Amino acid sequence: MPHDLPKAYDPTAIEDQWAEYWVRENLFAQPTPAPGEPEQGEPFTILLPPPNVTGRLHMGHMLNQTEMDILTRWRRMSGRRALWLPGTDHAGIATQMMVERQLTEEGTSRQQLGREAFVARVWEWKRHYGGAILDQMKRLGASVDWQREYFTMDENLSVAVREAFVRLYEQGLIYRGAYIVNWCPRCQTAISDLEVVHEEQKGHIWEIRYPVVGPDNKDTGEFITVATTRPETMLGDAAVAVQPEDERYLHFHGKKLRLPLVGREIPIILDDWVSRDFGTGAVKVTPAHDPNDFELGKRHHLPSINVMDETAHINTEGGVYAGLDRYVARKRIVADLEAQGLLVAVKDHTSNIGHCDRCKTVVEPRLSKQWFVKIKPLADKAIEAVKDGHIRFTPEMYTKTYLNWMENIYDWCISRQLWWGHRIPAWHCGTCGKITVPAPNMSPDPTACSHCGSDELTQETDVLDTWFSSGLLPVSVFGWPNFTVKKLGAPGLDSETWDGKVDRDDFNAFYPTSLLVTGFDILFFWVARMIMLGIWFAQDIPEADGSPRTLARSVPFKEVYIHALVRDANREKMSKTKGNVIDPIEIVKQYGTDAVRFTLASMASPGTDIAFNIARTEGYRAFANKIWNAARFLFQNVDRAAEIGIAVDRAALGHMPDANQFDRLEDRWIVAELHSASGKVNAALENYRFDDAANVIYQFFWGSFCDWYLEIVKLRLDFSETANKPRIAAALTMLITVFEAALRLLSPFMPFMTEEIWQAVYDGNPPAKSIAVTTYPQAETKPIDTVAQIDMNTVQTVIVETRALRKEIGVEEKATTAIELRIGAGDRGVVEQNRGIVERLAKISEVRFVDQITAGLPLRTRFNLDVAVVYQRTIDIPVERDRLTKDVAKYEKGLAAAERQLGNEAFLKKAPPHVVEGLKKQEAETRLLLEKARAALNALPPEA
RNA sequence: GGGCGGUUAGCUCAGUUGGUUAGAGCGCCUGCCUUACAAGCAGGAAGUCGGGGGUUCGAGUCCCUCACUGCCCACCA
Repeated sequence: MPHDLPKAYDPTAIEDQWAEYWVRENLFAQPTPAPGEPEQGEPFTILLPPPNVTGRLHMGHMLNQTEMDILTRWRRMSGRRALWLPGTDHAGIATQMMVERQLTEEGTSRQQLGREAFVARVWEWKRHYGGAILDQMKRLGASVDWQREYFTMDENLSVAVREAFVRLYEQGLIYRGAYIVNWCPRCQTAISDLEVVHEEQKGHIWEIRYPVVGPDNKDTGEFITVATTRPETMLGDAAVAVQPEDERYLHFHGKKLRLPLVGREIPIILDDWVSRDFGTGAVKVTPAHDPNDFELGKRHHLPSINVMDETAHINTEGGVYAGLDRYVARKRIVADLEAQGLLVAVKDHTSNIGHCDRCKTVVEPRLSKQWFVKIKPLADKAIEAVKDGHIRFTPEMYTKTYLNWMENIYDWCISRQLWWGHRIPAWHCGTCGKITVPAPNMSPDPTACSHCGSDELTQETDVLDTWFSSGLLPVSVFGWPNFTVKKLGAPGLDSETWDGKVDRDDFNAFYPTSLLVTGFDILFFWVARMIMLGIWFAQDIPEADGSPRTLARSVPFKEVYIHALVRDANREKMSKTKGNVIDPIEIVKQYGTDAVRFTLASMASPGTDIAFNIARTEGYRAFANKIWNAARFLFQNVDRAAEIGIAVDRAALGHMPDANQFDRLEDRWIVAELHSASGKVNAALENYRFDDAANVIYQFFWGSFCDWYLEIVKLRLDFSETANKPRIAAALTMLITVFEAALRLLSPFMPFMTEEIWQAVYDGNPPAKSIAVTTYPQAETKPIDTVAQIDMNTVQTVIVETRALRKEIGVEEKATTAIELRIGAGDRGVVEQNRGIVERLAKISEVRFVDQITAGLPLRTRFNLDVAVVYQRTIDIPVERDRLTKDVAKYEKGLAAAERQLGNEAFLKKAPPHVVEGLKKQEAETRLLLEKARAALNALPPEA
């Protein structure tokens, strides 16, 4: 059967079909192991960081997925029970915004629809468009278990969210109260500290006079000048604070001020928090609109006067300013103050302004009732787990970042005033006003107030922060808390199929997960929350044998690999506004998934940002093409052999070839190279060195296999009349064996092309459904055949030096030439045995072994050999003189350095013996090379 | 205001616990359609490792310092 591979590698012709095949065949499904089932290897579990349902695939995703896919494919092929679990996040704000925008276009709004209809509408949106990013993932060949795909609002995951909430509530770790929170006036919801991005902005600081009121309620004519960056909040001022010892204000202690524009009388309070050096040393206190002022207000029992509504417009508390947007109000207030002569100064001032991470609106600190997690107890466990080494970060420096954040953590505001999300499972009593939360262990909704027994209960309208549910994923995807439900393949609860037994098989098999691969941008949002919540809830789940779970076994993952940012070729952050976003799908269409994956892998050095350079991708497409053509070469020869009745033995395929089976130098050598490469690749992947692994494979395939081995094998592929059939058969068998193993080595990096070629290698009868489920070439435990490597190196040296020499002296490309070779007795035997290789690859007609190179012949010199081309040279003497002069200088410098070192007593005494020995050897070599180079320089004919 | 990175060839980046003459890809120069591949083959040029100081027998690698640059965290009005 002919193997008809097109001449040029065309990724588009093969990739779709394999991507689809892998999904259709459920190739990467990892079923729940039944209890008692013999172990199929140690599990390797990895969770996909769930993209937002609204998401579109960007380069960051592709890097993340490529890394996870390489590791998962590698582990799977290495015998691990690999499970890569995909899903999407409901992404509260992002998704709600998306649908709201649609409604606006339709001339309606979520308010007009009402909550229920709106949520239904979002579900509908999700059903239509929600899977886009996972479809893109499928196309990229991610080897995930699609049967386990989840959505964070699936019923079983919602049960987990509710259970987590009620348990934390019962443990006293969730509370509700009125606090200053970050409020986004556009999204009209509270957001957490993490969702606020600070940005330095130029603004002003206004100095305003507040009149002092005398005992008769009349102005005394004195003033205190306060400084503020936000004059509009003065409408809600409850006091002015000064430092108690500040002599400037001593005589005002105990007096009152009249709040300008409002007329309210407010006290002067004393507090050490006030800094005398900043502004005027007098601070206006607005408890409802500033976190510091809020604390101050609590200490001094001041009223909190909220002057803004949820859209940051002034409310009725603001009197004549009511209804104005906060910035309009600011202008108006400043103007009015000026008119009344109360504005002392306007100074330039730069400050950090908080913006909503999602919509970039300036955040308004706002007093409102919210739900919080008392996070310290969870954080303590999370700190301990990392300090004790149960979770390891790569790169290591993130350990510090993580601990620093954890140790300074603030309570987590988990309530959001949205409609799309997990509604908080708490009920307010219409009679006594208290809160009722269901009991743990999946109790039903309460029907009566737990405090007064009233049945006037209404559920809290707030929903939970998206990260609350994604933070639970490591436990919830494996069935927690409702282990009685088999959920595999069924997106909702299905209690009818429950046999009544606790079923924790998934959890037992796959928790803790092995690894998390993600970007640093969600280190706190997600990674830290998973660690806290994962430990907190997993620690109560006994081990399969009933023994209690240790902290080491409670963590949600044992390793965290943090990858860098993908930037554009100029190291600029990709952003829509800059217009430098590279769409991975576009690049994939152009160069193929394999080439893009390989590019990302080869640049993914831990801790370094990736400047995505299309030139690299072009290079790796060329690499793919190279392998493609090596396959074509192989198949063409297999077919030619078949025509004259030579069958290639495929029996040995699927294993690493054993070097001892071969006696030809090139065979022993390529096997040694393959073993060496596979050892390096395995070691590199073990340490997340995707770049090293990719480079080793590239070098092996191109530098060793194609450049040398294929060229040498051609010697034996002689299909002329005198064809030596057994020799051809042996050569092809060897070739195909090495090639097949190398394909497996490459497979995790370039899954598509290797699949296509691997299937072809087996001529329609592959031993497995896919190369992805074959065995990965493992590091050889036997020592690598270094003798073959050294001998081959000698042969290569002769060839390379001859080629260089021929080029230098201007031998025409096609001409063959004789060489003279001066070489030691041992190496001479190697060259003699492989004379055919040398002759063919260096276009040599005859190798003359000599003791002394004939004077006048152009020669090249190495430590262990001299080679000269027998040819009437047309040498460019100045160029040659230049080259040799440079050589002499280089050797002189090297020799001097070596001699200096070796003459140093301290060096000889202190340096390890192998270093001293190495240097001595180098000194001897350099000395010889220097002598030879000098001689050659002297032998050069004088310039014409 | 704290903290963490980066600076190596024209470009993009590697360089393990200090150890022999610092590497790769792309680009560049020269010559080649050689029984797979011009997305190829062969040969070649190119770096005072950001500056300065120190430790050491020995520094791209460790320490100090300066410069430039990027990022994270932080409630001073």
